[in-house]
Amino acid sequence: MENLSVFTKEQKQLARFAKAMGHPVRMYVLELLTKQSCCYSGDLSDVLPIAKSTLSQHLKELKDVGLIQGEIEAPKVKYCINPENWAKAQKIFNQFLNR
Amino acid sequence: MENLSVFTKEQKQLARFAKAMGHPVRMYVLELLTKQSCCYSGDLSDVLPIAKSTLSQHLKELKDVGLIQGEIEAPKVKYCINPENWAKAQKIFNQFLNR
DNA sequence: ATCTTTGTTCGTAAAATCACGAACAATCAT
DNA sequence: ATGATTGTTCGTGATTTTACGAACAAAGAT
Repeated sequence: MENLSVFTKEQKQLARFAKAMGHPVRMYVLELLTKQSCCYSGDLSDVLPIAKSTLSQHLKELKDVGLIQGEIEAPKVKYCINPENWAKAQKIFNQFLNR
Repeated sequence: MENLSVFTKEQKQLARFAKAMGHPVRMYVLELLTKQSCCYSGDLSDVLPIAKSTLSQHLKELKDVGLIQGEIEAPKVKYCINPENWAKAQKIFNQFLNR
């Protein structure tokens, strides 16, 4: 069903981004990263009331959909917004929301 | 976990909206309704490759989260954007995306 | 070489999502 | 009153999501 041609690529992309944003933890992470450029997974773990493994899963989802990127700074991992894809998300969300 | 105070109301609201947008069918419906003000469930059913009952569920989700509203025009149902909540969604998404 | 720190991956369980067809309800037309 | 049209609700599965702790991996410190 998912790749029948009734949906445009943009609609599917928009839905993918939206889905990734559709959880408070992931929203929190995105909002933080748009405010302060980068953060370590540990900083998030200190604040958020979830297990480290759960956080890791959420970060992976955001990474898989392309909204964030992680860079190893051993033994830590530094997470940032993925600039290209974030710009893409901004663009298509703005198009969709503000017509 | 969900209502521990680390998340702001806006983050939670944003996540709820995003979650509702996080499916191609629902995205399709929202985009259509922002373009053409209203539509009947049957119009959607003609175009979308899903069962009527499934469509009905998706529409219910959008209604529950407040993004659309349905008005009975027997025997049809006319769906429109819910203007107040759509404005709210626009506002908080714009805040979030464009900083 | 061993320990510590940091974070991911694995295995698992509970809950939610997505989808379908059948049954039902409501209204209009015959 | 019966039928036709339109959608929703119900019951049911298959899949995905969310969450946890335990085990594991990688790198720096002792």
